[in-house]
Amino acid sequence: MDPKYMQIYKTMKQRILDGIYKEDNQKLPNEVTLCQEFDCSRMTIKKALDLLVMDGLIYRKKGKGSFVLPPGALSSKINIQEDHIVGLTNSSEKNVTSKILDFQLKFADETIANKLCIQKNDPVYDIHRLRLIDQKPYVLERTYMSTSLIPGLDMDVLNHSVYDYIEQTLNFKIAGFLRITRADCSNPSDQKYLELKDTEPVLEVEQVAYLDNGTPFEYSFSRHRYDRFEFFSRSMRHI
Amino acid sequence: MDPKYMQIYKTMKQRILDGIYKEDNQKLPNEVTLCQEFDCSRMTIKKALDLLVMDGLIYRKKGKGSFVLPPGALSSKINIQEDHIVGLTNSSEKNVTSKILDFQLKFADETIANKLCIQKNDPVYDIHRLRLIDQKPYVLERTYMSTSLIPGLDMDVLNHSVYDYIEQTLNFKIAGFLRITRADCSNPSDQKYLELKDTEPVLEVEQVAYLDNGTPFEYSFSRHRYDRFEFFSRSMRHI
DNA sequence: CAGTGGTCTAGACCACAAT
DNA sequence: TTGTGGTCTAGACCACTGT
Repeated sequence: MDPKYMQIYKTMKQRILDGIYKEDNQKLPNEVTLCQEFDCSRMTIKKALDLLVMDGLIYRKKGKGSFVLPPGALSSKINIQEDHIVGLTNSSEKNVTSKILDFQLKFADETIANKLCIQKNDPVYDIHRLRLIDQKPYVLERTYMSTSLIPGLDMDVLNHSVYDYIEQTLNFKIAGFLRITRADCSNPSDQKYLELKDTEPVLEVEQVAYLDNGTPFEYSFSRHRYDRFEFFSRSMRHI
Repeated sequence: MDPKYMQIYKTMKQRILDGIYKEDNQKLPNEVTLCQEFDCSRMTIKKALDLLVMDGLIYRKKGKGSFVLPPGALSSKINIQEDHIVGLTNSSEKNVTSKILDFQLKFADETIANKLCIQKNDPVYDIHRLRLIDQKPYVLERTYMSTSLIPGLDMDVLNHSVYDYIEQTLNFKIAGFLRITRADCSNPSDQKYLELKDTEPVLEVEQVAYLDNGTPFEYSFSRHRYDRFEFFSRSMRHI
């Protein structure tokens, strides 16, 4: 059962997407009116509308009111929302398959140990996967995870979703990530697996993912085909 | 004068960065204690700590408490926080200069008109700038802005900061943006101005920027040197 | 002036965690 | 059971907008 502010947020979001508030120059009803409609206090309405502001769907002006913002552009490429946690397997894409190129254990070097908050030379999984969508190569992933934190990883898990294994089998919760995104020249391995020409680049995402107790559990590099992935983000200053 | 929750947020942020809460296993004082310290209600403390959660600096667990998260990695490259509004001129980088490659008026095509919410064939500025840091090329920008919304743009403004002109001279407020980030092959123009080899890629950012009244005022493409820019983002699920 | 959102309070009840 | 954060209320006062 969602809390009340979340229900109101979802209802309002759907209304905005349905274009309900187009009529009065994109203006939403004022807060007191919404309080009456949803039978709640102003604080609860504000919490719901603040979520819409964070989504970039509305903006609010003291003394004026709250207004729907024009929608952003769409794109035919795979679209990664910056604030999305889900792995590729759980994205809106269908037909995601994985090809495991390499799966072995190694001793953590300084960098990996540092990122995963473990000791140098502690054992880690070293996973090399190619992810395909509709049989076409999309991304080449190099992933390091601590074996003691994430026990029992095997080919079967890797062929499906590691994130599902962590959340459903190990019953951990994934809390978030830290990401660095950059462009890079493709190397021979990229060219081979992603079927790129040697002049074509990749979009690299370096990521540390955290569990809900704050422990980093994954350090990875994902090299995406430059022409099939883009990152999407919205951000609104408090106004 | 900042509101109380903002002052508390800033104070707590500084304390975290100073490592004040390292002692007790990264645990923050509980909310009631903080209420007493800052002489405020729990709602106000929560609002302040929620900002720290959004910054990815702390996480909070029902029944347990609030804890500082390990800090992210640093990098020697120019680091663009996903939720930053400021232009390059106002970033932490010093010695930012601009070289105006082209500055003219044109009729908005369908795409530009659509992004800027104006009519097709309305006049727009078409600005081509090379931005340098310490005399080294970093980014090539192609910017479109409506002449009626942003009047009086000239070479002098372009040589300094367009954002400063909009906020300080025109007295508008910049509210936020919508961004799409992707990798791309460099074209001859990129190679010439950014001093890239023809095999080297760029990091392209397509952006629509909005004023605080919801009006889009800028549509731009920024093509960054792949080896001097990276995007940084943190995201934490509500836990 | 009236209308609007922004902040803030002092409490209440709940759900979850550890003991 | 105790301690913790999550939600929610019913009101208050303030600052900003437009008439």
